[in-house]
Amino acid sequence: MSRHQGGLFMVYSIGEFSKLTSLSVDTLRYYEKEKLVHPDRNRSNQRQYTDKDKMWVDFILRLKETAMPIRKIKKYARLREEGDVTLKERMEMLRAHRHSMIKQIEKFEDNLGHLDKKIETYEAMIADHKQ
Amino acid sequence: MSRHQGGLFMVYSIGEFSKLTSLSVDTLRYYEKEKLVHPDRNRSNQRQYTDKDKMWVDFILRLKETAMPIRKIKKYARLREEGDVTLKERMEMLRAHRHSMIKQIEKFEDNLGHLDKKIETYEAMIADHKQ
DNA sequence: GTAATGGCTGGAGTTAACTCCATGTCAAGG
DNA sequence: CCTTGACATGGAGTTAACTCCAGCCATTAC
Repeated sequence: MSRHQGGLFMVYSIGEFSKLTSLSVDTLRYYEKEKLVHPDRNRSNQRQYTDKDKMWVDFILRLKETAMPIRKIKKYARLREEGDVTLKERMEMLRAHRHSMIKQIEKFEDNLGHLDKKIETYEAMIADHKQ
Repeated sequence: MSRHQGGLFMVYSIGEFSKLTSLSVDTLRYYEKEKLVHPDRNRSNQRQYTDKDKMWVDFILRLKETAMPIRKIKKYARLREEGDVTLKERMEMLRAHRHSMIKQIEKFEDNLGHLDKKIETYEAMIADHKQ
């Protein structure tokens, strides 16, 4: 059970955090092994996730959704651990990612256009078939 | 070497087709094993790809680029083999895919917005650090 | 005729990102 | 005290989509 329920410093067990993030406990442990997250442990050696972890995981998931491989997210996480000296480098990564996202959106839109044309062709073919 | 060079009925060996599509020969053979493409064979049992195959592969690559798994592309390919009776079903698939593409674009744009905010925050932090 | 080139097959190996499992610990409830 | 449930660890297994390899055949170049 989490301590300080509803208080300022929420702490979650891995099971609770799993529900909160919609990630399986196995995935959460995997992310820890990959050094993406670093939850504290309680006196029984159980993981304690915080609201900060929640925000960080949300960010990770956004990166994942936009096709950033774990390998790169890991690099970002490592820089983050190193503190403010890596601010510039991290921003460079974000800028680069922004650029690739825009490329991806463009590509999607292009493909959407082609798909729409194809669907129209299909509609015509089906109409022809009907009569 | 391809026959009818520059003519109406271009035929490509797997090596030529590999360059044409930017897919490795191994990938092309893999796609055949997965029944995505069905090139003819010449008397020496070598694959002969045509311009029609090129158009079909281009379409496959568009589907892949928009995150359709090979499994589904395979289903579409199978329907395609079955001829005009499956027109409607194929169009349903395309429509469904269209819908998921739009969802993906929206998600990307949402994430892009968040990323932009984050980048702004970083810029502010770096500016603070500088002085 | 021999060597180089490109293609063929079946099957093993790879990578990413999980997912599952056996075994063990710990705290709380009855 | 004993059971139950959540959690811990190390390591094996899974899936997708290739990628690589060994051993063999056919065509072309000298």
